[in-house]
Amino acid sequence: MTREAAREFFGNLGEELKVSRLDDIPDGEEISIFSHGQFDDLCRGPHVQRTDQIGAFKLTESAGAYWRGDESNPMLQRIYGTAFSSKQELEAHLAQLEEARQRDHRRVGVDLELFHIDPISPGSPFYLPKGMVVYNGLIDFIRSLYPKYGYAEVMTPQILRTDLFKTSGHYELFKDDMFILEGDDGEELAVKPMNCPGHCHLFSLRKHSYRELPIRYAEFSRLHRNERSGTLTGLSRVRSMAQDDAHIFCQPDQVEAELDSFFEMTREVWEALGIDCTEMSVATRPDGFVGEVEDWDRATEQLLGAIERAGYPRQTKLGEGAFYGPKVECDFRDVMGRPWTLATVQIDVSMPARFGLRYVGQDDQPHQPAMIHRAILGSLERFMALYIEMTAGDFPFWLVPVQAIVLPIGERHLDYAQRLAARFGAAGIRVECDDRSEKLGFKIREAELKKIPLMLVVGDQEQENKTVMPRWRHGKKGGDEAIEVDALIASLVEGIRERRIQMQR
RNA sequence: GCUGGCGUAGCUCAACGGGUAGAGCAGCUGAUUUGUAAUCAGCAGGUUGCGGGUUCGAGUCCCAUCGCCAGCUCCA
Repeated sequence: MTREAAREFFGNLGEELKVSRLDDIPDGEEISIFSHGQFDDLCRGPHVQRTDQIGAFKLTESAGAYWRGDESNPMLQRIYGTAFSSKQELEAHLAQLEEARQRDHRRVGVDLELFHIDPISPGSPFYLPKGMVVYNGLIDFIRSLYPKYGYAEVMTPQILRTDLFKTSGHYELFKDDMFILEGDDGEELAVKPMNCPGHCHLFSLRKHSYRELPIRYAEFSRLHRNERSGTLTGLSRVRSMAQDDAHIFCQPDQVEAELDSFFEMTREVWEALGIDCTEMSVATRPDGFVGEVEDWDRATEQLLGAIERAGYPRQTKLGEGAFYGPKVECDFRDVMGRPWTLATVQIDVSMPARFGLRYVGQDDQPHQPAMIHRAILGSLERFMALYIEMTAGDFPFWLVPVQAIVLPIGERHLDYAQRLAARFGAAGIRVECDDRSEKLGFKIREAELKKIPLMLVVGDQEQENKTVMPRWRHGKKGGDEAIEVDALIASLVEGIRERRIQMQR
């Protein structure tokens, strides 16, 4: 159908939005109409030829969507459904969705007593003791790599005068999304939504020689952003969070090496956690950017080059960069298939100038440093959300909240069991002892459901021989070979120190 | 923030067209002393998110509000 004919056709039907849609179709592209009964649809197609080709379908969701994705446009009602050629396939699909929901971090977080999210503070998690083990474990891990990669940890204030964010440019763009407080004499303060301005301020405090560069400031402080209520999602999108954040100040010719080092460290972290990224993008210059176009272009090229050297396939997110610079985004998908950015590295073409940052070069002249933002886990909250879903709560031994549980078979083994637990605890192993008067099968079932990787069964034989019968969650089931306690402790400690993912043979 | 859906015990869910809120699991108590994924019995647990309204009577109907879920928008 020609454009004009289509315009008249839908105009007569009163389908004004479809008429408007015609203008979005570029010249030369075919304008196709599909018909079924009384229903005529503008669609690129293809459609099924006959509805009897659909064996089974189910409407799954309905939600609003802005016309052309613009918030200022009217909202349409969007209905989601899924169709299969047979009922069995539909049921299999629905069962798979249900299984995915079982891994949802919001459910697992409650089941494993990791965190709690409460209406008393929407979007701000309460960490329970076990969640805190994971949170701290991740920070400790990243922190342990900082000497190797040359980072220096700092801590900057939670609450600062908004002048700082006016300087950085964040205030103008994000004022409404910041928690603003009033200080003495009407002075305006803000709870910090990010660390970068503070790190720029730190850098500006004194003169720096080129010999000191790169300076890499790392910080794990909590950040607060007043995200719009409809965007909050479990731990994936929160108002209160922490990042394994760092900002690198270096000479312009050191940027490539810093990017390479970022990818090296990121790979080391991902390997230790047993994950890898498949979706890596460069987010390019957005509308309303600051800085010079040539700086943007050079920075974008540098990011593309670094991804290539790191050996990852890359995509482009057109116009999705930060206002201060282009960024690399490493995306992972949740159980619903939604992508979320975890690791990111960004070149800042704006803040060094805004803060008037300088270092003294070899030529004894002042120079403006290059600046890089980077996070590997990203937001710890979001990382935990995604990681819980990737592992279904089955954390690596070094990270899991409860590493081992002692299971005495009968009351007469309680004393030995408790002394055993104390020995494991003294060696730095997170251990519990199930001293309830339940049958062994029951205790094992509970320990399995709590995803405790190692069970230590003790009965007459073990007590007699001063041994334990290990039962590995991912190893052979059913005890067969009791082992000597000190040897087991030594191998566990060794595995924890090396952050081995699989501990059992 | 917007559109739609949903809020019942710690969790998962019941309760006909308005008629005294129930169960399983978890919890507590007792019995049981157990060898690799659920021992038995009893007890306790709710201002049905919060606030109004309609009605003789509201978990159920209406309004408002808070929160959650999905999508949209946004994401420093």
